[in-house]
Amino acid sequence: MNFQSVNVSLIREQNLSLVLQYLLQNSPQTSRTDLMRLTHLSGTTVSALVNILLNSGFVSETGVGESIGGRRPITLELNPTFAYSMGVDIGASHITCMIIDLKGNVVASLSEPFDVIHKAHATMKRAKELLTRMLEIAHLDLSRVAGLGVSIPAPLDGEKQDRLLAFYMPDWEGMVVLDELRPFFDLPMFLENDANAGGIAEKWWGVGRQHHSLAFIKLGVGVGAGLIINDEIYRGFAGSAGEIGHTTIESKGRLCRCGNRGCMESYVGIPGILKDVQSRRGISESSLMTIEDVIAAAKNGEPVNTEVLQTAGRYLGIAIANLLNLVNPEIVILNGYIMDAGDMLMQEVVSSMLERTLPLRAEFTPIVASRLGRDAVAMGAATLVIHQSIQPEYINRFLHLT
Amino acid sequence: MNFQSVNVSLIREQNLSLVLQYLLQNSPQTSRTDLMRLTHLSGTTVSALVNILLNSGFVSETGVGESIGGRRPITLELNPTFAYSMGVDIGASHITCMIIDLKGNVVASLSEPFDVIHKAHATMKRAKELLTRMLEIAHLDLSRVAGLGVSIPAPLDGEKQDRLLAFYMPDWEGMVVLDELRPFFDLPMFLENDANAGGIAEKWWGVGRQHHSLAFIKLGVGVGAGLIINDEIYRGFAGSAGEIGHTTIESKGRLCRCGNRGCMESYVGIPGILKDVQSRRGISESSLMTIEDVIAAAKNGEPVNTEVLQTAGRYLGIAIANLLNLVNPEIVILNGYIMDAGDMLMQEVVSSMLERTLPLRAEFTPIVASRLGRDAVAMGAATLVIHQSIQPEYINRFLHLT
DNA sequence: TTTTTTAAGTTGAAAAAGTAAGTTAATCTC
DNA sequence: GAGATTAACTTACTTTTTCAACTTAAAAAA
Repeated sequence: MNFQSVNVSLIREQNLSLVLQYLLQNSPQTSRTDLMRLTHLSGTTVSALVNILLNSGFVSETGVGESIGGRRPITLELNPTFAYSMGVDIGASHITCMIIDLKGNVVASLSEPFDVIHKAHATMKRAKELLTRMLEIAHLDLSRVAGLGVSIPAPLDGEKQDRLLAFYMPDWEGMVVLDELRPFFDLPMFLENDANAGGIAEKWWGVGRQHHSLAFIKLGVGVGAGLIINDEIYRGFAGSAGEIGHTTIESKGRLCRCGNRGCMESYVGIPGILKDVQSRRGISESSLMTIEDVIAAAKNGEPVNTEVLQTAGRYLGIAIANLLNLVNPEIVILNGYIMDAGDMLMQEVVSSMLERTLPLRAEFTPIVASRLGRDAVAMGAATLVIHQSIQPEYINRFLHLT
Repeated sequence: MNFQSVNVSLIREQNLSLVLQYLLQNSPQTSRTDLMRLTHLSGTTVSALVNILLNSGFVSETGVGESIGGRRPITLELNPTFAYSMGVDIGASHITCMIIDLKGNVVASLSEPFDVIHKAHATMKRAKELLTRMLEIAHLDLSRVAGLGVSIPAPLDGEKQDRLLAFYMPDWEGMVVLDELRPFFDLPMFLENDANAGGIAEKWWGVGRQHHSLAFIKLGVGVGAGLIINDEIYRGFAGSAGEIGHTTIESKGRLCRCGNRGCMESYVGIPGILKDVQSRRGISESSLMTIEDVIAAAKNGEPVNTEVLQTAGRYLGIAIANLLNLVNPEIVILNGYIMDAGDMLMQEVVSSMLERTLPLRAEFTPIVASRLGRDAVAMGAATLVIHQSIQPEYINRFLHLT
């Protein structure tokens, strides 16, 4: 059921949005006739829509294509610098800013470590400074930027989903994140959870391009999934969909930072892995071991490290099997430092997943590594703006038609 | 992203569908002006659409409503007998047929035990006989029936989702279920998984009426969930979404009939519960104990039975917590024989769920018992027809306008 | 060169929604 | 009880947008 009434002018917006989507995807060498075929719209309609896009500067006629027996088609190409989009990835311990164009090219980026968890206001102040500096470096005026996306390392919270769930980050309690940036940037702004942002990035520019539904699993200190269903972020009713880190896979298992037992995150999250290595090798917990150290040593043949990583892989596989049984996405994309472990980890993930989905068709779901790596989340934050801008409701504003 | 182009006549169909939905929901005492307010359509448009519905016989003007200071409104009421819909619930060990009208009134129903699992063709033959007999009893001609929905106790399978996944029911391997009925009923037919059908029924006629997303968990020999998201059945990419029974909650737990360990179903499904009672009370496994016996004894104060049911409840609560963390529906609806246990079970389910969703907003999700009980699935199968018929694509045919 | 094929653009009709003004009906006010 | 007010609904006309058929244009094939 769709509780939305439709009026005449919405038709144009919907179809304009549709043409735009095809141009953004198949960009080079698209002719009007190609668009007719792709959209199943009439020639009249396509010509009218293309004229609008030509006038607004969104596309240009760049030449003629190959003939297939008749008049050669005029090729249309989208102008990737028609608009830029800005994103900030607020991580647990870093801030990463990025500007991308309409083809997903990274125009500029800036990143630095920051104690995000314990300093809410300082984080946002620093983010503002980094964004401003990045705009200067890129020689871009704010008027060329379509909007700003911000990702945060926690589920969204509040009636308006305008703050973060501060359970693990008490200093962020009650802060309306975007309000900290609004005085400095007169732009449409979007707030999103980091895993959801990563999911959108892989859908637009990464391994998810060909798929309409996917799960993007971000493995870090915490573990969360971004679910893309029907090409849109799926947030669930209260915004907590995709919280795979706190799904139970061992009902009386180890204690998790959330206070419960047997959460997947307590086995697969970075602190869990470090603790396992430390306890199994008799190293003191206070030693400054990093996940990179653990993986490097494993690759150099340290058997205990390898075993710990493989165990984590098996637990991750169970959680993914549960995800496939419940949500059944087209593809699962894994992202995070731990992915540097490569096949050692992946083989365990896949075999453990296969065991637990055998009678179901979910077993054919590919599990792959992220293509965008550490850029994924910041890129996704920026992509939120583009994603929104080409929706029928916003398209006239985006093309400066209003 | 919506890859659907829009043409002019689709507007009418969309808006007609919208008006129909409101009439089906708010049925008694709806005036044209009410519809204007509800749909945000203009008076002209609403009047035109209402005239179409009056001419087709779908609604009637039944009288006048209360004045609020001016002319009294003409009340429109949908004619519930404009069309009927037929459903068959093929269970694991029963066949239930049902005819409902457009208000969800049960016009006729027939049910009998049947060894469905081991006899595929015989089941469908018997279903055909029951449906024919039910039509006779109800004195209904096939021309008054809008379609036939069929539910099966397994996930759908095949490219066209036209058969069932025969892992637990080998006799059904390869059978295209609806093809067995097509020669006898010249009707639009729909095949659906039982839990999905139950979900649709609760959404339309039960406790899910006010909600746009819900999870309907069917607890029987197997345990499966039907997910309704944005008022539509969510099937996932390969049709295996909602397979909550085979999600792992104990990575090295008991063996499940699917061959894996620690599936929720092995603790909460009827065979698991019976085996627990038998082993804890030293009764032989071959004794003919039913789940009804177990519940009745528990209610009469048998502590072992109560404990077993409570343990099942705790496991169910964990699986529900996982579902809330991953899918985050608005409400969870429980259905099945085991629900007769009442509060004894529900309290454990809820407290175990709460423990595991505490830091997340999912904790506020209500968990309630099904309102439709054993009728839910057959009713849902029938409702599939209505659900489809009022979609914009089919609405003209439904109103006999083509 | 002529014919065929493909691409792009144009014209007129049709569908549907909206606006504005008008009609009908019931209730309130003086 | 006559006129004013409010509500519900209808009618005539305008706007938007699409589609179908046709025209123009360019290239390839015969």
